[in-house]
Amino acid sequence: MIKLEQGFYNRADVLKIARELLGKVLITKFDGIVTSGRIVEVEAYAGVKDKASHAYGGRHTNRTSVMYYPGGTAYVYLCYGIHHLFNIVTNTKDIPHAILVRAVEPMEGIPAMLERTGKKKPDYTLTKGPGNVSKALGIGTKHTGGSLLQDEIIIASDGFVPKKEDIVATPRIGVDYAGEDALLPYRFIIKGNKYVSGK
DNA sequence: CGACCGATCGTCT
DNA sequence: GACGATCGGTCGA
Repeated sequence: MIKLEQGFYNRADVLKIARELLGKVLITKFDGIVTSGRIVEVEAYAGVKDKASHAYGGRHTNRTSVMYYPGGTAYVYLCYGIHHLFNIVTNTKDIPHAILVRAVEPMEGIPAMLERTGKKKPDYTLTKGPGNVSKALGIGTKHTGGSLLQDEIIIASDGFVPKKEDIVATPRIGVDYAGEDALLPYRFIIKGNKYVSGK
């Protein structure tokens, strides 16, 4: 298991990074409890010129300021008052690119995930959808602005790389408000994986 | 199945 | 004061 370093996140091509994140392992360690899952679905948000991005047009508020941090920072925010959505900030300081992790396949610490989510059995709903990922892995808004290069939240590679033909690009979910940008193929999934959200 | 709807609150206007 | 980068339950066919 090799932790991804600054150089992975700092690059300029957010679409390339998003694609490369598929198959990587997202690991959290809170209070000695380790939970992890393989990333199977992500969405890229390409900064100031992407109408679907919180940083569109250079919007810079308290909440979104984290997006302007250097690559390798966690951006977590509350959606619909209930769900914590976990994003990975990419590119260099002041360029607000981000990648939303929408689904993982559970690996380590499944009992802890069941406890956090209140589920009885580890079925495919455990870490399907961005709200569930954060819930199962114990990620909340207090982690926004935190570094992915430390110990609490990291992303690592165990050598697994999805086959090229298994990676599919589609439009993003729930961004109809973004006009024509809602059609951009910025969502990447591992084809056939049962943890991928949607139908 | 699909459509609809309620939950619930920080953030922005 | 309105509204989400959502989820899961319910209802009807």
